[in-house]
Amino acid sequence: MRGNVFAVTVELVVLTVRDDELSVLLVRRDMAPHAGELALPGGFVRPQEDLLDTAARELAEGTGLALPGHHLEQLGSYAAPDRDPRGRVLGVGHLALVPAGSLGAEPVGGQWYPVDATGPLAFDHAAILADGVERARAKLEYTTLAASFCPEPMTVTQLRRVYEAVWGVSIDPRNFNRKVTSTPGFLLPTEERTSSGRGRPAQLFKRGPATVLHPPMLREPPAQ
Amino acid sequence: MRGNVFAVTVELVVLTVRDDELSVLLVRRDMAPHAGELALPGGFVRPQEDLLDTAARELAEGTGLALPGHHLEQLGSYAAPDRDPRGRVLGVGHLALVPAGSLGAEPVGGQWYPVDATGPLAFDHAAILADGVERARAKLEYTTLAASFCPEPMTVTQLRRVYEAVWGVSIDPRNFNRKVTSTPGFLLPTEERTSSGRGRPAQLFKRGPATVLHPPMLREPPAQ
DNA sequence: GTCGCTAGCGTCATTCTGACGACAAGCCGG
DNA sequence: CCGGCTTGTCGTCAGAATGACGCTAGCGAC
Repeated sequence: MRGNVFAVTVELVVLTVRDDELSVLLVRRDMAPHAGELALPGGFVRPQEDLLDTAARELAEGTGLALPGHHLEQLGSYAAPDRDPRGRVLGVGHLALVPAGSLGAEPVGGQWYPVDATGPLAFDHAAILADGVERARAKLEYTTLAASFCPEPMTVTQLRRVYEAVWGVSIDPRNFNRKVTSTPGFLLPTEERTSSGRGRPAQLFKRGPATVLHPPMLREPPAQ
Repeated sequence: MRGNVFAVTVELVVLTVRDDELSVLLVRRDMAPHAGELALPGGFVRPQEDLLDTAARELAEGTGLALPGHHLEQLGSYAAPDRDPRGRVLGVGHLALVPAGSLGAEPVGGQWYPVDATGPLAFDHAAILADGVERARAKLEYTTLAASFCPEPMTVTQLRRVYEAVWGVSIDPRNFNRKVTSTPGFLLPTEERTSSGRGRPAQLFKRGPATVLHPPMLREPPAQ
C-alpha cells in the first residue's frame, strides 16, 4: 500500500435559487494553495467521519444550515493526480439544495454567485460545480426535489420559478399547475393563501411525501 | 492533515446479461481480510493513476476487456470508517457494462453470478453492487446504454431481452420494436439478417450515435 | 404442404402534453 | 366606485406517445 496514500476532502456544491437565478455558495480561500481565489466550501474528512457526516458538518460550519431538512447527496469523486499541488488529494463532491432565504443575504464566510457567472474557481472546482448543476437539472425532471429550493409553505408559482431558473426556460403556468397539482404527493394543499402582493392570492402548499415524479417532467433534450 | 490518511481502492461492478439474467462478475478473495469470500474485482489506485485509469486497468486485468468499447462510469465513493478492518480505506465504485459472450464462459479469475443470487459479499460490496444495479436499471430508461450489453451486430429481440432481464419485466415485442426503431440514432440498420435459428430471420443493427433516449422508456414506478 | 416459431407491420383507445381561451380575485389609480 | 392591471386557476382542444392486440411474412421441422 506504500504510495497509495491520499488525503480525502469533501467539497460542497450548495445551490439555491435567488432572484430567479440558480446560484452557488462560494468561499474565498485565505490560505495557499490558490489563496484569494473562489472555491467550493469543504474540508478534510476527520478520522472517524463518514463522507456524508463530513459534508453535513461543513455545511453547518459554512452556512449554519443543519440537517435533516435539507437535501444532501454525493456527486462523485475527483482524484486526478495533479489536482492539488500539495500532493495526492481525493475530493468527494456533494450536492446540497437549500431554499432561498434560509441564510442571511450574506451567509457566514461565503457568498452567492449565479452558477454561470462565477469566473474561474480554485483546483478543479469548476468541473465539480458543473457536475452538480447538471445533476440538479436532471433530478428536477424525475424527482420532486424542486420543492427543496422553496421555503415552506410555497405557492405553485414559486415552484415554477425554480424550474424556470434551474433550467433557464419559461414554462406555461397553466400546464405547470396541472402537472404538479395532479401528481399525488408532490404538493400538499393547505387552507391558507398568500395575503399580500399583487394579483390574485395564491394557495399555499407544503412538500408532500412523494420523492419521484411519474411520469417525469421532461426538459427539451439538450441539443446534441 | 495527520489522521486524514486514506488508502484508495477502485471496485468494479461489471454487469452483463447471460441467459436472460442480469449477472455480475465476482472474484473469490484469496487473502485476508475476508479470505474465501466473494467480492467485487478491484484494487488499489497507483500513485499517478486517475480513478478511471485504475478502473480500466483492473477491468483489463480481471477480465481481459479493454477500453474503449465498453461502458465504464463512476458510481460513487464508500468510506464508512469501519468498512475495512485494515484501516481507513475509501472505495470508489465503478460500473462497467459488457456484452454477453465477450468473455469466455469462465473469465480470468472471476465468475458470473445472477445479481440477486450472489449470497453475501465481502466488505460493503453488496451495497456497491446494489447501487450499480440500480444505476444500470435507471440508465436504461433514458439512455441507449442497453446496446452496450449486446454484441454487434444485434437484433431488436436481443436488445429487448436486455431490457427484460435488467428490469425483470416482460415487454411487448411489437411496441418495443416501434420504439427503438423510431428513435433516431439508437440502432443503425444494416443490410444483413440473421441466418440461422428458428423463426423468421431478423434484421441486424449496429449501435447508433445517440446516447440519450428522448422521450425515455419508462419502467413502472417502483412501488412506493 | 402444414405446423410452429419468430419478426415486424398496422390499428385503435388511452394518456399525457403543449398551446391556448376564459374567468377569478386581489390591488391601484382615477 | 369603477375600470384596468396583475396574478392565479379552471377548461378546451389537437398532437404525440404509449399499451393492447390483430395480422402477415418468412424460416425450419415434420
